[in-house]
Amino acid sequence: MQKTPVLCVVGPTASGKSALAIKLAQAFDGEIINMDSMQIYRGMDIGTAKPTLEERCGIPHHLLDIVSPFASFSVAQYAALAEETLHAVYARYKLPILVGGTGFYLRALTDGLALGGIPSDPELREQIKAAASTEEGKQALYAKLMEADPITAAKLHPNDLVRVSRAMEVYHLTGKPLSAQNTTPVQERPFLFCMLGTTLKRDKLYQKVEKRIDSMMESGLLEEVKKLLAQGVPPEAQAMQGIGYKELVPVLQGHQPLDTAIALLKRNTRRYAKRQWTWFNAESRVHWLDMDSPESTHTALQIAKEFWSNNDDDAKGGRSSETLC
RNA sequence: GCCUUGGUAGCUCAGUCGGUAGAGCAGGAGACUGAAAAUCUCCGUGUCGGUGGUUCGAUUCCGCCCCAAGGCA
Repeated sequence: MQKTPVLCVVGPTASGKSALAIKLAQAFDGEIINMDSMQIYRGMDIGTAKPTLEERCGIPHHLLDIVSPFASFSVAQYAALAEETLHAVYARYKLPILVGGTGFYLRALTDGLALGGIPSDPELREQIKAAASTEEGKQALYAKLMEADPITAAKLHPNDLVRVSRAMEVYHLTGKPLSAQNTTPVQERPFLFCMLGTTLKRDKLYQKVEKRIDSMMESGLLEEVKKLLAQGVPPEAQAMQGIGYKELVPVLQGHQPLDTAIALLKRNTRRYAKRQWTWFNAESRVHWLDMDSPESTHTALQIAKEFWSNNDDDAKGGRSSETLC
C-alpha cells in the first residue's frame, strides 16, 4: 500500500511552528493541517494564537474552527478527521504538513488509536466526577477500579481522576476492564512521518511567551473571552479550560484582579511549554531546530526536501515555488 | 545622631531553649491510549548580612560594622 508522507512541525508554544510551517508549505506546495487541541474551536482566535488569514499567506489550513466552543471533542475524533485530511491533501499531490503542539494528537496518528472504539459517556463522567468530589469518594473510586481492573489501577495514581474515571468508564460501558481491551494497533500505519521540532533556549522562549501574552491582551483577549461567555458558553466547557480562557473567566466574574490573572496565565503557559518539551523530547524521531540560529530555516528546508523527494511517488519534484507573502 | 524591628532557598517567611535548617510560591524532572492548553507524580545546601568574642561547638548568645523599614529628634 502506498503511504502518505506527512511532514510534522511540533514544539513548545511560541517557538515558531506556524511561521516555519508556512515557509515549508510555500517551498513544497504544501497544505497545513492543524494539530492543536484548542485551535479547533470557533471563536477562540486570540487566545489560541490561531494564525490569521493574513499570516496564512494563502496557504490552505485544515482543521481550524471545526468545533463549536459548546461542544466537547476527543482525540479519536481528531484522529479520524486528521487521517482523512492527510490522505485527501496528498491525493491532490500536495505535501501535508501537520502543525501543532498537542503531543497526544500526534501519537494518535503515529501509533494508531486502538482504543477499542469505546466512546466517552458524558453522563457517566458527571456521575463519577460528583462521586469523586470528596477525598473519600476519590479513594472509593480508586478502590472500585482496583477491584474491577487491578492491572490498570496499578498503573494509575489514585489522584489522577481523569484516568481513573476513564478506566471506570470503559469498564462500565463494556463490562470488560481497560487492561483487557485490545489496545495495540492492528494495522500498519498508512503514513510516513518526518518530524521537525522548533525550539528556543528556555529563557528566550519564556521571554517570548510573556511578550505574546501581553500582545494577546492588547489584541483584545479579554473581549474574546467575554464574548464567549455572552454567547452562553459555560465556564466548565472543555474549550474554556484552555490557557488564557480559564484564567480570564474569574476576572470577568469579578473574582480576580486582572494583573493576578495575567501573572497566572504567564505561569501556566510556561508550565505548558515545559510539558510540551517533555512530550516531544520523548519522541526520538524529532529533528530539533533552534529557531534562534540563522540556519534553522535552511536546515528545515533541506530535511523536508529530502523527505519529500524520497517519498513523493508521483515524482512531483521541482515544483518548489518562490512565492513570498 | 538616637531608639525600635528586621536581614535565613529566586520570592514571602518559619525555625533552631547553642549541635550548620524547612514550608508555601516560583523553578526543575517525568508520566500520559476517546477531557491532553486537560489530568497527575516526584524533586528543597542555602557563605542562615559581615566581622570579632564567649563556647568542645554559633545561623542561634554578646560586641562592633553594613543594609532596609518605622519612630524620636
